[in-house]
Amino acid sequence: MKRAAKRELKYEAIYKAALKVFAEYGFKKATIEDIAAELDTAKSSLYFYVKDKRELYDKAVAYGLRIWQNKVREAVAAERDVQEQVIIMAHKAYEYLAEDRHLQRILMRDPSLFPLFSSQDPYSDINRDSIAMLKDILQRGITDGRFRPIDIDGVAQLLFAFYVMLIQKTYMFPEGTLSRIMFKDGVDLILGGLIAEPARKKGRAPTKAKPAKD
Amino acid sequence: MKRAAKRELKYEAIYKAALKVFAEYGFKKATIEDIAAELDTAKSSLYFYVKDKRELYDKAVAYGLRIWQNKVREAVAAERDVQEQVIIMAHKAYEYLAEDRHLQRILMRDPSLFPLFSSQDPYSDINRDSIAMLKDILQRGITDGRFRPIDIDGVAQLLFAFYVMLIQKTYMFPEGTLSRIMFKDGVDLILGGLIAEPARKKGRAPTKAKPAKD
DNA sequence: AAGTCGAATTTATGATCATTTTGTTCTATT
DNA sequence: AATAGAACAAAATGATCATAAATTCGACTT
Repeated sequence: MKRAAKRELKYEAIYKAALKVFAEYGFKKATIEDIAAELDTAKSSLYFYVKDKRELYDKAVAYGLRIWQNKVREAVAAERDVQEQVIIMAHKAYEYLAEDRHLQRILMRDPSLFPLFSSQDPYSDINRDSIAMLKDILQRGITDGRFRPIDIDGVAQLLFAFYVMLIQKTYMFPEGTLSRIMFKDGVDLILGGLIAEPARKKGRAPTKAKPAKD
Repeated sequence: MKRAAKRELKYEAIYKAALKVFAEYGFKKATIEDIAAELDTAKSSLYFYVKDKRELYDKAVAYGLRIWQNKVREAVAAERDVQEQVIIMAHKAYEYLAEDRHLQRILMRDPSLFPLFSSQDPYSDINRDSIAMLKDILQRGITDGRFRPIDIDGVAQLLFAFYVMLIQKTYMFPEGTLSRIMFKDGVDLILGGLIAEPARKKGRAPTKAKPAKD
């Protein structure tokens, strides 16, 4: 194996260990020694790879977020129909955190990592890519006449903000199952607002009225 | 003037003074003495009306929120058409804070007063009324066949959460004018998803694509 | 030379306590 | 019922110090 590839693996191992320990104790309580122990190495060795504790945290989280993003990208790439792509993208992105417990726990501990406001987003570069992905889909849907001719930039921002809100509601500040219903209703409503007239009937059936407690 | 009415006025004066001082200094830095000075009275006198500093803060904020809500209620009541009511409600609620600088500043200082998550909402009783107002409109729209038969509870929760998010984006964590565009796009998109087929053409024209920076 | 380690050093953190500010209560007064 | 001044109690603030953790360094290994 090549030097560079080996190095990559080492970094991945470090980030994974860091994610695990930070998930368990949070940034403050987790020590470099905890992470070194997880890797069966001396704490000073970690400083060969990262500048300091903060950088280790930042890079590890970025690594986790990229994996999340790539899963969504793959799922979307496997689908042809734009309308379905919107649905797949929404669902895959939304459901992923249920699988990645470490990342979920880290976000729960530190919601500022995935904030509603891009101006305070430490990973705006990553999320910009996600918004670009969404814009591509919207653009294609409009070009193909499947979606109404909306303001792509504005709507993409809006939908992303909406999505972040639901991620927060579901995983970061969970309060019952209401948010899952809201996600469903939200996808329906927005898809309904997105789709151009002729294709309307293809949309999901609206949810039947159910009593919902707050 | 009656006893009770006079007392009401006194409370209003106290709450207004409190809102002003808390807006200027925040809960921590504002002192009871500051508020007493604003009212030209001794700080000990305030304890005749409220239990302690915290209660004064809570009650004053509740007073401010109720005024906001009533302005919206009045505006909605003045309109007949359900579709217009949705638009009026959204706009009035959204624009109000631009006028009430004190309340805006207090919310900015302390975003937990108007949170995205109802489980941590200190004023859930007030906001429950707002959601009920919205539900009434949706219900009527559906009954009249103007709106699609959606899940009223879920959608009302959703729209309220969506609205709170935009209030936060615009007034509590402002970052340029993007959020106003998002509000416009959001109202359009959701109205589009809400309206039943035949009435579709009455909806607002979609925003034309404009380049938007983040 | 890239990578690891143990010991040494610097930096952050938490506990304690004296001091001062501020919140709250009490009592007299109108 | 309502207000105010003085007295009191509680909480915030800031200084000091002990401890634990972060970071650096030079020697050692592969």
